[in-house]
Amino acid sequence: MVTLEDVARHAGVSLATASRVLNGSSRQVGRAMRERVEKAAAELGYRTNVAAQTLARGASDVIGLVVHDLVDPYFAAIADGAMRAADARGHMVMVGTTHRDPEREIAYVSTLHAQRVRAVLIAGSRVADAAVTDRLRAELGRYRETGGRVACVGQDLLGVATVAPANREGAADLARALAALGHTRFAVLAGPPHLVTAIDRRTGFTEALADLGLPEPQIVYGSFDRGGGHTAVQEVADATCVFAVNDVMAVGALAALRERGVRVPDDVSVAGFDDIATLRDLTPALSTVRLPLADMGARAVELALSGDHGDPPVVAGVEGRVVLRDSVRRLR
Amino acid sequence: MVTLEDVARHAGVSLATASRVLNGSSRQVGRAMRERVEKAAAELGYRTNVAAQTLARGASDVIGLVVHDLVDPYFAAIADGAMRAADARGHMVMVGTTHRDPEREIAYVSTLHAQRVRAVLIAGSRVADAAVTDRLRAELGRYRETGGRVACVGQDLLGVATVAPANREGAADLARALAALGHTRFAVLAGPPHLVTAIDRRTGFTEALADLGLPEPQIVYGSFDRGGGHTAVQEVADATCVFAVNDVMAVGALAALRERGVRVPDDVSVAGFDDIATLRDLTPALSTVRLPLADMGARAVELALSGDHGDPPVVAGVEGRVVLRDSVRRLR
DNA sequence: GACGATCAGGAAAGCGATTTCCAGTATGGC
DNA sequence: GCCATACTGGAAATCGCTTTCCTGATCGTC
Repeated sequence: MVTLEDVARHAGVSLATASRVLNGSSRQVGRAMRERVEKAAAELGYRTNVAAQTLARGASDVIGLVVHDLVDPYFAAIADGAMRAADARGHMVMVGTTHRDPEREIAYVSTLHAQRVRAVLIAGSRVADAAVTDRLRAELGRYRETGGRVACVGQDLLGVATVAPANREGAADLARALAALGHTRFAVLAGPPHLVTAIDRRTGFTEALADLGLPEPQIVYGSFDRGGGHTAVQEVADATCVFAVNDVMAVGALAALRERGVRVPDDVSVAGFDDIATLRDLTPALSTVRLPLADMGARAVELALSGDHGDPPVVAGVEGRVVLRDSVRRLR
Repeated sequence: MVTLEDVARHAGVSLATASRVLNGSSRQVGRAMRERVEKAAAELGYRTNVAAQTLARGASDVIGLVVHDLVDPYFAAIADGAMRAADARGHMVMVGTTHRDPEREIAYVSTLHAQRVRAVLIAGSRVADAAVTDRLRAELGRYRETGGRVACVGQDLLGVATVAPANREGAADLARALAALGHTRFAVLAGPPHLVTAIDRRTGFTEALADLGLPEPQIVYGSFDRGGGHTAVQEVADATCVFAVNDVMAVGALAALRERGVRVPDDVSVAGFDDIATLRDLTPALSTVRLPLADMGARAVELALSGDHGDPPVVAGVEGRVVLRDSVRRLR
């Protein structure tokens, strides 16, 4: 294992000089010395020991990212955006996947804290459970006290910088767009009753319908994934249009409808939320609300890294845009 | 920032004892002392400084993972499997995405080496370019010389432990299955001409056809992604069955065919490779060769972590299983 | 009851960088 | 030409933890 000291000795300079040449310092080093050190480092195949560097500097160049599930394209897209942004700033990303277990979320924050990562990004929707949210907040608080930076993608519940998609407004826009097509009898595949993202999308949708003077939609709860959509849609009684609170659920719903021989959009229209790129080739093409997921991940990195420590937490709103495709039809 | 020394002082014990209690050691500590230390740590909110620990121990608990693109569900699935396995062994995962740039792949290995990660996993297909592969191999060699462990998911080209899917055999099996349905005129959307995975799948397919005495298929090269399939399929002249060397390309092909009003499978059959879970709800359902992607990621972790350093590199073969679905039809 | 073996606790030497001083040398203004 | 000023290079302290010895005590055995 080649150390900086080996390099310094080989180049015939001091440790200090070698450090200044190789690992970025504000101090200048004369040209002759610089070249000798660089040559020595190359010859010996020196690699900085980041652990030592982190210890000495008191800060690492790693960013922690906590997501629910990388296989879910929603999180994959956010992670991708975050990693690009991190990379552009010379950071590496450590990822933890919780598979929707809030305890693991807390555990990961703790682990990332121990790693002394520069910032922690938390993506994914919170459950409206005060106790567990409080514990997460406490864990984040301890991390922030020691200089850690935190940003969140999702809801502004943690008291930290947040990239907040306009779930309510997006769902409301979608409701209005669908109503404009002539639909009046709706069903909402609403996901888990206590998941904040799901709640926001459901209420945004239903409130917009109420404002339009339309009848209340049928609400069917279920899980937040494909299976949830698949199961829930089977309980829909009579509706001309089904809104699933995310695209993956909508895909499950489409599959279930197809299995039962219900035609989309002829017999029933279907819409989702997120506009997952991987799902754009479905037939019929899914109507949805587009969220700039990769941008959201990148924004979260910027938010976490920028801003002074005492600043009040920033909330960056992100708008959704309604995209109507073949999965919905005009009525009458 | 609470240090171990603070905890030791607070508990009235030595640094050594505190270390043994809190950060796992083979040595026993008496019950009374242990409890005092644990209490002190809890009261002070102590978090191990992993950088210091890594420096002192000379090894970290982090595993590095290099993939092309997390948004590609193929890599997402592998990453997910790897992360689960890593987690089960108490490791965290640092991810780098290369977006198919071999230079970045090398750069990431270097960075991960600097991080002194316990193991590096490289997923994704290699380009048949000896120069760049040699440089990657050299970089990995330097890492391994200092005790680093490496495993690869894909081809056995790097001289390291490898999880190698049976691309040739899988493609050959698929060719035979399709031929058994009565198809004789094939086209292969072959991806990049120098990508090893693409080459293996293409040749496995064509060789099986040759063995059956069937005419040579039309080969159309292109990129390895959705766009590549979308573009390439438009050059297919006359074939009753199109094989895309991965599912994502097959999806692009399906989209292009649909746009042109070509019906699948009535006018032409389509098959892919990988069996990406996210894509299972396409219509028509895609025929493909199933690879246990998550298992492959997990296997790679095991391979990297197990085995003594002097051992010859293990190659763990992984079989693919042909899955015929609605996207292909029986001819005659 | 003595002796070697076993074991719990502590002092201190690293691990491999960064960074603060300090000293010595060039530079510039007058 | 002289003094204050800037720079460059080096010695050494430091970051927080692990681990090797070392010491003293407890234990079991003959």
